[in-house]
Amino acid sequence: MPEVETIRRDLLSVIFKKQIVRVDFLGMTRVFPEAALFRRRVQKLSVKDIRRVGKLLIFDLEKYQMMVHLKMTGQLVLKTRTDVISGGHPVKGLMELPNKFTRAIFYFKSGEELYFNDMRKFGYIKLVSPEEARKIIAPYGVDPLTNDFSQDFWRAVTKKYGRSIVKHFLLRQTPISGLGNIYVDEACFRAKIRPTRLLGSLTPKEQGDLYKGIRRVLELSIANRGTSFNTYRGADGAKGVFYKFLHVYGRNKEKCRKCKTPIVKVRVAGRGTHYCPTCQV
DNA sequence: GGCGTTGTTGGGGA
DNA sequence: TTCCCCAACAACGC
Repeated sequence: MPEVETIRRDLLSVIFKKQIVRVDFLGMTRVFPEAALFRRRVQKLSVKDIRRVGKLLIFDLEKYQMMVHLKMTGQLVLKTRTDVISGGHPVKGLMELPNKFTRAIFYFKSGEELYFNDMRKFGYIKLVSPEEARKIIAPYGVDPLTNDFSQDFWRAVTKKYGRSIVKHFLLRQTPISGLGNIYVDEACFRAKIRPTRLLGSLTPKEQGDLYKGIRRVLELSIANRGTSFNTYRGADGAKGVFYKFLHVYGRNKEKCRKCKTPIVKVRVAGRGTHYCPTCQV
């Protein structure tokens, strides 16, 4: 989610109110409606806003909404006359545009080009009516960075889902949306609890610490332009550098930054799950 | 070279 | 209904 939010902000700063004149699809499998109709409909539409729901990007294009999900390996890369602003999951040595993973190219009247690259073809682009858009976003839960993510809300949902495993609960996207594998593990580290715990087993203090940990890890990552991209380039040259602050994710067998105990990796809810067996109980 | 792993999530089967 | 697993696909590390 911090990566998607960073992309949202970067794109909006450049293509706000800009008009799309053309889109090309190249081996794009998950596009709706089918390419020919999509191309016809999107022509001459302007970007009124770009929003984020969970990890889903929504481009408000007048009478249509364009929903873009990057999934595991999607990128949105913006080429202006003078600069390349990119976001998403990087692929080494393949930042020339277009490249072998470019699946869609949006051309703007003002000259910018927006590239959708997706190595594994999991991502999708859908052009839908506002009603259909509402249906798509309906299942998403509360965003942890909004005021809706209140202490009262947190107390209520942790009570309701007491029999769920923490890892599983936080990854579900409902009743809380936006947390991915990295941030769940990092939030649990900050709360000093193992992701394998049952939510209902948390003490009031642990519950409060997890609440704060979720907020803190997301805010900190956004402030650092996300974890996953090393190809990030803004006009100021800033890169996504949150990987420098990771305590457990991707650090299997490495020493805990706090206590030097080797980080442990297990499988929970089908996902690689990392924790410090000393710091986290 | 082969095998297991990878940031997501929805849909199918148990 | 609910839970679990896996496909969708390609690259990379061990």
